[in-house]
Amino acid sequence: MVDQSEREEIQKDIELFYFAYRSFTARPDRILQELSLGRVHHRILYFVGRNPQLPINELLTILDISKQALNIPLRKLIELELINVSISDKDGRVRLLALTNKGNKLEARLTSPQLKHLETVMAAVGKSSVAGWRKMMGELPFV
Amino acid sequence: MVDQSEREEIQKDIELFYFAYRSFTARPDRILQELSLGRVHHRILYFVGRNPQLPINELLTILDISKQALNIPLRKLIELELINVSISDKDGRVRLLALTNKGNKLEARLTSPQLKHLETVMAAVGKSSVAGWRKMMGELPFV
DNA sequence: TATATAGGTCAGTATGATTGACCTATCGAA
DNA sequence: TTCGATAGGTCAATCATACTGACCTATATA
Repeated sequence: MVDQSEREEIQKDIELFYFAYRSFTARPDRILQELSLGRVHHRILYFVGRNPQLPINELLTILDISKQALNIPLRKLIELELINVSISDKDGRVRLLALTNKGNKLEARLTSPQLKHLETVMAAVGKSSVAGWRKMMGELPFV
Repeated sequence: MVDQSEREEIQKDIELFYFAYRSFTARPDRILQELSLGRVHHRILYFVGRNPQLPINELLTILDISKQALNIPLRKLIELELINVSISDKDGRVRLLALTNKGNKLEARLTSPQLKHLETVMAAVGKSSVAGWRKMMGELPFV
């Protein structure tokens, strides 16, 4: 399958992955710290931003955490008027989450360093590398 | 620079990165939990494995954590006889870390699911995608 | 009407990181 | 040889973030 020198290459890829991800999350982490928020808050804002009117249950599934772990950060975001809660008219038990204008702004502020980060790297490495990166990253969760 | 539809693509890449990294760390995390160890323990074992006779100071720099945060997990690994400490003969202040045989075995056990994970994905996406992935991952920390 | 589902919340616990402070030992330069 | 810098160790207090278990309300559905 894979010979020894290839395996050594892949050893290095593990490291690559670690450092790449760490550098990728460093910038938003700094902004979050200034606001006394954590990564969970960012993730909530991000996924609610991409999926307006997201049921809480689905958010739990996406984030793969307990409802108790979601409860406090989500409550904070609602208190800060970054997230709006409404009741589904199809099922009165279901609460739907959406970003407020304020929430949208913060989400953009947190996500834009990551966008820029990726844009810069993509410009540096060229289109074909980007295509390869996407293909591989897309496959990883399904192995 | 980057137009709107491209920006939307890159939005999705942020998500891709998150899920890819999460799936990548899930397997060793499960093994670690069985052993009552955490990710820091894994990282220590990994970097000491790749860099035998690693000074503690360098390990701190690589991991980018405080010495107090390193202290307890490292002590545990030494107590478990997974890591061996020796004094540098060039500088009596410097402690050098290396894996014991036992440590080597555990490191391999933790890292091999990640190796296999990458190997499987690499086989699925092909060489040119892998090259692109590597190029992009290698650039990310230097932006 | 009974059960399942969606969600909220409290309590207790564990982990892992932080900062601050203070300690020893060693090195290297004045 | 003395002094400041460096490497490392450790204690304490604190904070953030997760967990499980338990119990609550409200709504949907069979």
